[in-house]
Amino acid sequence: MQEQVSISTAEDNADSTTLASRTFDSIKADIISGQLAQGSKIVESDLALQYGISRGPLREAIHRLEQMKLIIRVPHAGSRVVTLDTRMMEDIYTAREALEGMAARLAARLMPDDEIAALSALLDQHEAAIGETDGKAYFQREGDIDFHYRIAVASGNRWILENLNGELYQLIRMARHQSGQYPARAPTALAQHRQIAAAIAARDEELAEILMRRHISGAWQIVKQILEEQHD
Amino acid sequence: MQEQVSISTAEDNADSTTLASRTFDSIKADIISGQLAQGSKIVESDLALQYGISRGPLREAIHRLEQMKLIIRVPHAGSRVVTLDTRMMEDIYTAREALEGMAARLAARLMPDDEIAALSALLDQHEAAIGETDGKAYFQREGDIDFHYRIAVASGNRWILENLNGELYQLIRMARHQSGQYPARAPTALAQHRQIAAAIAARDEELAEILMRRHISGAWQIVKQILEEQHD
DNA sequence: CCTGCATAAATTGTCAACAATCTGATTGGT
DNA sequence: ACCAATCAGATTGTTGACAATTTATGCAGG
Repeated sequence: MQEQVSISTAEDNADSTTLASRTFDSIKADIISGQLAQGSKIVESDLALQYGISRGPLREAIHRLEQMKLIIRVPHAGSRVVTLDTRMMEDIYTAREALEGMAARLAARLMPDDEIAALSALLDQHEAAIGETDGKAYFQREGDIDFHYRIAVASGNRWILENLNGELYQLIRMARHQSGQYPARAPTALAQHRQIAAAIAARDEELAEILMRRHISGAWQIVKQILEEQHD
Repeated sequence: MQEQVSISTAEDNADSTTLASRTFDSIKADIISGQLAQGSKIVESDLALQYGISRGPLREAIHRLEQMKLIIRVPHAGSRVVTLDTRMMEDIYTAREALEGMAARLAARLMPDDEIAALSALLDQHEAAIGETDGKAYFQREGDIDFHYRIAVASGNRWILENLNGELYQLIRMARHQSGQYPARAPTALAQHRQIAAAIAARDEELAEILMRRHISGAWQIVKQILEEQHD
């Protein structure tokens, strides 16, 4: 078999150098895609067998997933896949608002002109994609996260980038994949992305931060509503 | 009466339930205090011997320290204690500014009245301490971080709290312990803390965030200056 | 004297067995 | 019938040996 899902997170350590690392990627993908259900118990021996490795590297993978908050572990008792409740998602979106707001500010200060042009081109692509698929593909294909990712990179702040890309985005992806697809607010999102890009191009740090925060805050309101409806 | 420092980290896994966890705490302390020098190589077998445990739990401890960015690890090659350069510290302070700014905003919205009173009392304590020791003790004793910690708690946002307390503060502590003690800007810091506390008491979210950001940004300017002087 | 390759030493990655701890059910008492 | 203590089963924590990989060493050739 071995064909695994491998949805990929932008950086593909598909055949990474170490067993633990590959297993980590596999389990991560399985959690995000929902093949490992939320709240389900993780039994080391079972998973080790399932992935065809020994418990050593598997434990390492689990520990990394714990730090990433995809798994919750209690000493001597075992670990479970995290359960995404409304409270946790709110914390995540709030943290994201603070971090990405700052990232947008820094991007407005530091992003090279050619990258700004590329960012604009990316949005053109998105617009075309929205036209073709009636907007559905925008979030499913994660073009949304793609935009945010570029700004995080442009911020030049490694800490912010690593935390957004390595943790927060993963959890948001997980929520998207599982709580059904999100509504077609693609045109709205695109328009806001354009505003943000414009502020960055104008080197207006203050505005870039404000717009980004408003954008994320608005996204949370939508997500929150969906979560609450589903919880009935 | 328990008065010891112990201010921080809240959870004392002094005699934690698992070997790996205790070792993790030990190594962390050794790195922060400088007993394990920056950039020094970490050899698993050596450390295992030194701490009197086998390589298994030690590896787990190292992995956790890696996630905390106190150690840098490259597959098959080994790990070294992180080297705090100016660039990294700037990233950390910038991220902290974003996160704590948000935390202050949330605290202004959510902090219970009695906790606000306690916060004010804490600042009185600090003022007394400054009077006694001429300000030196303020940063050495980490009363500073204590104040910030309380606000992070009051934010009610677990993600922000865990990242500040579990990662950013640790790195800042490390920088303090090693690059010599910081200057006596204690009175300034205290005054700013009072302003922030007042904004929270007044439930002025906007002001609380702005003041906190200015406070941290100012702190960075001082630290940056010291780092650059030392680097000559 | 320097460069490059082959070999050896050191170090990390992986494995399977053993010990410690927790969970759940069973049994006995009230 | 209900609660508590005890015991068995399952699961995690720990260990030491083995395999794979990298880094250092030394030798031959230019």
